[in-house]
Amino acid sequence: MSDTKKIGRPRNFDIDEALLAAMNVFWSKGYDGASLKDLTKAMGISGPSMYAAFGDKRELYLKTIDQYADVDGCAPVVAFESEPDIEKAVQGFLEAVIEYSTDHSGGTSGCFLASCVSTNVGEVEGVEERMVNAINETDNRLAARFELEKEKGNLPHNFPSRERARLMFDMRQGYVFRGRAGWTAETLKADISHRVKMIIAAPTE
Amino acid sequence: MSDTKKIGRPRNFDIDEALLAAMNVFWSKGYDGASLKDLTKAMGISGPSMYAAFGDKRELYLKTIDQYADVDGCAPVVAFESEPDIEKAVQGFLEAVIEYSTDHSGGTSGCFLASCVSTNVGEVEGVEERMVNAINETDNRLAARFELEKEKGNLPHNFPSRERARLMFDMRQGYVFRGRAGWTAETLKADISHRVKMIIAAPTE
DNA sequence: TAAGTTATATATCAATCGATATATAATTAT
DNA sequence: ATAATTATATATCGATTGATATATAACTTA
Repeated sequence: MSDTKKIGRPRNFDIDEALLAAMNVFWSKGYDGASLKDLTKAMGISGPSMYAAFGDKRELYLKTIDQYADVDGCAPVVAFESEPDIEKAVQGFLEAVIEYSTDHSGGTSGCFLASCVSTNVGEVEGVEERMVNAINETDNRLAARFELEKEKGNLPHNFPSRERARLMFDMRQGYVFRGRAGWTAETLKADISHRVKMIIAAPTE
Repeated sequence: MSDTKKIGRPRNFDIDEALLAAMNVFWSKGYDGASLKDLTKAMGISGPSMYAAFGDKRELYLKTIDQYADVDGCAPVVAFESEPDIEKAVQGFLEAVIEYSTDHSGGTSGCFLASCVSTNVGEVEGVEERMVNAINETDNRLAARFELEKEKGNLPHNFPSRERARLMFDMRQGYVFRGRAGWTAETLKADISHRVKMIIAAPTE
């Protein structure tokens, strides 16, 4: 059998596109607010197809959260990691957060984790673990980049990497909350340069 | 008729206590995740009693949001406004936020607005307006206190009140998100003094 | 004591929910 | 051409949902 030949009826939808459509439904309506009807309609498939490909509603939900963590939630961190100049990197991170939480292609706003997924802590198994992992991974990656800059001599040796990483993340939470409430990217970007300076500033003691 | 005499069968539950119980259910399970059964059980009343006193599920929800905005969500702002020393006021605000989002008496965590209510933006009428109002009112009150301190000469005349108010609020969003994810008050408080200094710092240009 | 008013208890409603059963379809292998 | 395998369409399920109908209860007023 060649790589592409597979016995049985071929699936007639794209798994990744369907998952993305499901994520947008969950992001707009929340886990409990999204019905199977909403999901299957957006995904363009029937119920049994959805169950076969993704499992039950909760398993599908967890898969959308994982996808979000790997793509949307990740993009600002990647922007931060990939820009060589640390000041521009910080700015890139904040701008990327603002961009996706105010003008997401799926018509959603804010952050999927902060605005929807956090509702389910303690109620939907698997959610709290993913939230904790997302926070820790983001904190770690942001701090790691600062540590790298310290090693290169671009930041003072007593620069509090983890503290500033957490500060960046918390600023992110403010942006995505305002984004969910309808604030525009322009308004949110107004004080970015000042915030960048605060994040980058050498410690005062 | 005296002040306390009222014809008809007397209500046998306390409106405010019932509303508080309902808020805790919504805060734990979200609007869609909370059933009438959950609500009436926690409130200790029957369905018709709930409808008579509070209206339908959505109206009850909006009342719990308003109550939250007036009490829990308000407490840190009141702490900030009532402390004469501006530095201690900022610290008091951040500590109060951390306290209620990590150890709420109802067993909930995080912020009701950020963790639950934001899920319903665009889905439950009345929600977005309340979120926008809550953000604006908090920004305004925080900024007003800074303006007052400028007038007293305790802060530089070029102190960016609104910008720092927004910064405080956004730091708040980080704290409540981490609180929802299970972080402890102790961990969250670790870098408060540095953050206070950032908030209070004179502008660098 | 009876009427009027308001509250509560219980039963019930139509609709929707998440998930599965069953039948049919589309492919590859033999 | 048939069997095996996998996917999809449609119908159906038991349970739950938000909300209301009906009966009863608890009060004040006349």
